[in-house]
Amino acid sequence: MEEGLRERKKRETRQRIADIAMGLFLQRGFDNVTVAEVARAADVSVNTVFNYFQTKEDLFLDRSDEVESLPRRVIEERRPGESAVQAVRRDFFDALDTGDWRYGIHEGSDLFARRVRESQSLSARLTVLDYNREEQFARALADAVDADPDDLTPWLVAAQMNSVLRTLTRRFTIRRMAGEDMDRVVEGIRLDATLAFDQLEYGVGDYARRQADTGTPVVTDRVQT
Amino acid sequence: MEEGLRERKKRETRQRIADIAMGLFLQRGFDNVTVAEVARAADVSVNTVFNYFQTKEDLFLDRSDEVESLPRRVIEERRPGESAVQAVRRDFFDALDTGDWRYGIHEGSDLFARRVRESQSLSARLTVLDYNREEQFARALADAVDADPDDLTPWLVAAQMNSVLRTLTRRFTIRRMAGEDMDRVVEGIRLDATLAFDQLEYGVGDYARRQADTGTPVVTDRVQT
DNA sequence: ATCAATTTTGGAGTCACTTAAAAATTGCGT
DNA sequence: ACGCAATTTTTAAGTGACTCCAAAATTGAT
Repeated sequence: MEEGLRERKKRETRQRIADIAMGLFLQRGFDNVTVAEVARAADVSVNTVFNYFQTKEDLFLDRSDEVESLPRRVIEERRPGESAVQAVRRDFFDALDTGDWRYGIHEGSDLFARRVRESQSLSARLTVLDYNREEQFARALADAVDADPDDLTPWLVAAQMNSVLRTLTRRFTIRRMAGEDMDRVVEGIRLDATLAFDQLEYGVGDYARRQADTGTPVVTDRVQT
Repeated sequence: MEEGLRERKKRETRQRIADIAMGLFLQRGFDNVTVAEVARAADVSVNTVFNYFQTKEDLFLDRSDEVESLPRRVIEERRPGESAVQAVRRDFFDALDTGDWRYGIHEGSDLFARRVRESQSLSARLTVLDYNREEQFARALADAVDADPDDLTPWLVAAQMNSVLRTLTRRFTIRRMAGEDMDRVVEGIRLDATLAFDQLEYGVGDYARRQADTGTPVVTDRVQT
């Protein structure tokens, strides 16, 4: 059953609202734009906006479902002989090479990130989004190993993998927002990612062990570069 | 300079508001209680409530600073010869033994958890709180090893340690809310925690490696129990 | 062209939260 | 005990996100 005219118009309206909203948000900041303004700019009523989007934040995160579907895709499409971590590592480096936005690492993501940072509510929403991704990882992993529904391990592995991704992305945006050159930052993230995924595979070991005698911490070469 | 009468009354008022609010929230659910009701029950004006608490959620999370100060305490007080992970592990098991609430694992935390779950805004706030804890871990670790301010490793280790704690706590509340007996759940969490902290130290390895021939995933004994 | 289903709109209301200024309370010096 | 200055509380008015409901407009099929 193909898409009727009614459905097409609905989709178009939704998209138009989201696009116009994003334009305003990026230009003036999330908190400085009211839903009423978005509605006016999109030439619809406020109620129509809320008809398509549950909250104002959803206007900003219209494409977040692509982020949430990432874990399942990566885990399911891992190659023969490839472990979960290896698959994620490969996909991450692939995004780095192609400049894909799926891990929040691409040209122009810094304005986006700045706008998020400015707004408490938006930051909170993004944080929740990250938790959802973790949950998706967990479910995908549980399926992949045919685990019991109440098996702890997939959840642990998911949380740890997601931590690595989140940390790398955050690091990218921080350096980018500090004004560093794109190529330089990407190069830096490449090194960071190698360290991070290694640590994910081999563990944090005895990081920050306090020496018995002196009280000075010993930095082991296990995790530290 | 000791506390004047004025400051004492302020503190008392604040505490009274928080206590009354928490009573109402636990009894009737966070979203079913308005700030106006809290104010009326505490016999103050709405603006007085907002004078002491920035948001409605803060009324529920009055003691959250104790959670946020936990990382620094645990890391700084780690014993001679003890690594970061070992210190956290010990502190976690200690809380388990003494029934302390600092990791959200104690009798009666299930009503609390249920009330959080019911409310989207409250869940979101808790999620942000967890991120703050992660950041505290990172800063404490960075201090502990005298790391560069832009060293990646403390952040990675912090994220992973925090992941473990969050996962264990979530698992506890899920089982508790499912009606399982307290002692039984605590016993289960003890086993879970052992697995989780081991994995944190030694890594997730090649979890969920897909076998070359069959396409069937192999569960390695490295991480899996 | 007509009718039923769907989409959009208008209007009234709730609630969290802000701002500014008046009013009440309190601590302190005399 | 009294009055003054600082602090706290309240009052009042408003903003903005979001909900609910019913009226109006649009659309697809006949």
